[in-house]
Amino acid sequence: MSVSVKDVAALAGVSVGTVSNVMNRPEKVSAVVAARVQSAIDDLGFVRNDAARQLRARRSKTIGMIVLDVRNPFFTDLARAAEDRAARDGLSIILGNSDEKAERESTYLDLFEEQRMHGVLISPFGDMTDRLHRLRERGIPAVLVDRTSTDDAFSSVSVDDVAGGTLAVDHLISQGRTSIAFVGGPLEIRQVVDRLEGARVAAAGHPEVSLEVIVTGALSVIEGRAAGNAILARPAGDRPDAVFAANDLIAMGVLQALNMQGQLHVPRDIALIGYDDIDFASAAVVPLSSIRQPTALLGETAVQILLEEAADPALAARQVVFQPELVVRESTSSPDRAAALSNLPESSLER
Amino acid sequence: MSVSVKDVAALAGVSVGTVSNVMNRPEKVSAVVAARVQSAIDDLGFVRNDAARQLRARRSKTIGMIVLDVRNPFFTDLARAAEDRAARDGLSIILGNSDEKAERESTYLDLFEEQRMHGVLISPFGDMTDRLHRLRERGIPAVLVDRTSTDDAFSSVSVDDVAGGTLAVDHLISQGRTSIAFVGGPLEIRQVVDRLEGARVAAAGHPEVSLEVIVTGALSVIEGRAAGNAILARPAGDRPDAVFAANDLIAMGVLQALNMQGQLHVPRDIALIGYDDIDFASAAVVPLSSIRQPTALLGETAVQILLEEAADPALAARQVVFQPELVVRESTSSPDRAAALSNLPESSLER
DNA sequence: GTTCGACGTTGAATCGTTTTAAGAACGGGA
DNA sequence: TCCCGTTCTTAAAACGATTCAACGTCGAAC
Repeated sequence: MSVSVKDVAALAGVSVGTVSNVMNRPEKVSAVVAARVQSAIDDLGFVRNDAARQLRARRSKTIGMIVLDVRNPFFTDLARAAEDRAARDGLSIILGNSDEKAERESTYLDLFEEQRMHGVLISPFGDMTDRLHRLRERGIPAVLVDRTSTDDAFSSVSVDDVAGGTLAVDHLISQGRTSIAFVGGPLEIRQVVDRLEGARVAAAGHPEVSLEVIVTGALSVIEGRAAGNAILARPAGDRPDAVFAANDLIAMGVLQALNMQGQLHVPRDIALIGYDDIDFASAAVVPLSSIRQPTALLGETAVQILLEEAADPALAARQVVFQPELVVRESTSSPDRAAALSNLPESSLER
Repeated sequence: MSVSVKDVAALAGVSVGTVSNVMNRPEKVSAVVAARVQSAIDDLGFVRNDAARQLRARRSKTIGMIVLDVRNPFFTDLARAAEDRAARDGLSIILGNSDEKAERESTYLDLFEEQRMHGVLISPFGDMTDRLHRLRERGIPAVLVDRTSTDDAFSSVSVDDVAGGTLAVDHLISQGRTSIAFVGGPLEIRQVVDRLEGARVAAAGHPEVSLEVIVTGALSVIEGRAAGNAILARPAGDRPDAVFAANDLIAMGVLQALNMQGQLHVPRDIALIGYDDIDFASAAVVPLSSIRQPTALLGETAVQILLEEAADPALAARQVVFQPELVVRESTSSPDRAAALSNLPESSLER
């Protein structure tokens, strides 16, 4: 039923060791033998049994990756970049979705441990430090992605979210906005806290600027809409004139809520800036200003470091921090320009 | 470094066979011995080596799943449902993203074959029939998801896309629309072709109704926007009064394009209906009418069938087809109601 | 003509778990 | 006391690829 190296060896008239050499160290095998073995492999349709290979190698050729939310394009982009980088070294990536649930996160780590993964990339939600230490003792390195490590024991690759928050709010202030709402949550997510912190830093420099915080239950469009509706429900004088959303999904939700009723206009009445600069952001009804992260670079670097640590477990942990970048689009035009823009749809609707 | 059953057995003072029994057939072990073994496992922090287990079992405990696009919430929902069902039988799912590329699809199948997966769930893009036959010979069953099988050799779980297309266009016609554009592509994707076919069936019954086809390069928001802009660029008299998008991502792109310029209004000037009923659909600026598929049921059923076939390879292939359902929202209001709706934002913008 | 190294190839040992046939321990019945 | 049937437990044989020390074989060098 199943064909093994033994069968290949028999057909090619060589030993199993040679078959293995053909596949793994071709330079040790003479050309004529290699050709004979290769054609035996093809004839029999031999496919290596990865379990046996792993068992012998004592570690898998697969990297486990856990992200907070597969539905968030930021993470799929990240995963895709990681996958491409890993493929260059003949490794593959399997993607687990923690859905911002510590229990799911833990289940995936169990799985990865049973599978003796080559390494683990994790965008942690709960505190997994103990688990990760244990994995490392077992020879499975871990790199934190999109988050700086709480203890310095693990390498991490992240973007300076505090700087990103500052960038966003500085921009809002420079557009003349003074009453700013931060929308995002839950506050267990480090990225959210950092972005908020950055916002506070920016606001602190301007006494005329107020910063309020609207906490959401998750970083999703739905939660963003709920927050947007809450803002809408407030009396006109009590509304912020700018919203800094903890990520683009939240921002899109807020945008939909504000726009839907048609009472408020983005950016005329409320400026809006998101975070992550996902593809959807530029494609929104009102193109969304956002904070861009070097996503691909993040993913590649994470894998790079992971591979180095897998090769040499004694390597010291590194913290790599990239800088985010402000992307200005229509959703944060200054009030006067925004007013002009907002007239456009109205008049053209007349036809 | 690594602790094995042998270590556990030594500490517990039993043989390795007993340790294995404790984990896999607890009923064969006396309570007192089981307890002793269990505490040895805990003390040593023993974690089973899955590679060794698989090697012996000759098949993995993991199901490989290949979808067309992880960024499409329809597929992540599908995967999630499959994952939950698989977990009930102690199996896990690894998700591969073919990105509508036959080459990526093929690479994943290679990987799954090397890993001797328990089974494969695939939403095929290219023609993978030969590959799947080969997998089956190797004892790895495959179930097609969201697509009926081209040959009847493989089981499939799908939704009647022809019926869905008919449902959508019938609805548009019933709302008084007569000039309908189908937007979607590429036409290699069976779902797209079927939905189009369904649209044709519906239109055929109404001589006054015209149906044009706008082919896109992929089922994404970006491609949808491009199509929307193309429609916008046409002279006013030459535009359709309704768009049936091959999926919700396309629909959202079309919606953004039409709305952005503010010249046209959905649904007043153009009615719009999508397909899949993803969460984003109801959350769009203009809540999107759509064709809902029983996504969770689809995923669960696929796994169910896969497991049955894995248990008994002789089982005959089954084709399960679910019926889609029309979900009416604002984007397909009839022109008169739509006109009323479209006034709302205008007047309220005056404030 | 012997010695030496280089080059290919071999075969056995190994990875860690599961499984199965066989064995041990125990108690009850004759 | 002996035998037999349970009930647990054991030891050894898989699973299939990789690796490494050992073993030719051949040509070159002395």
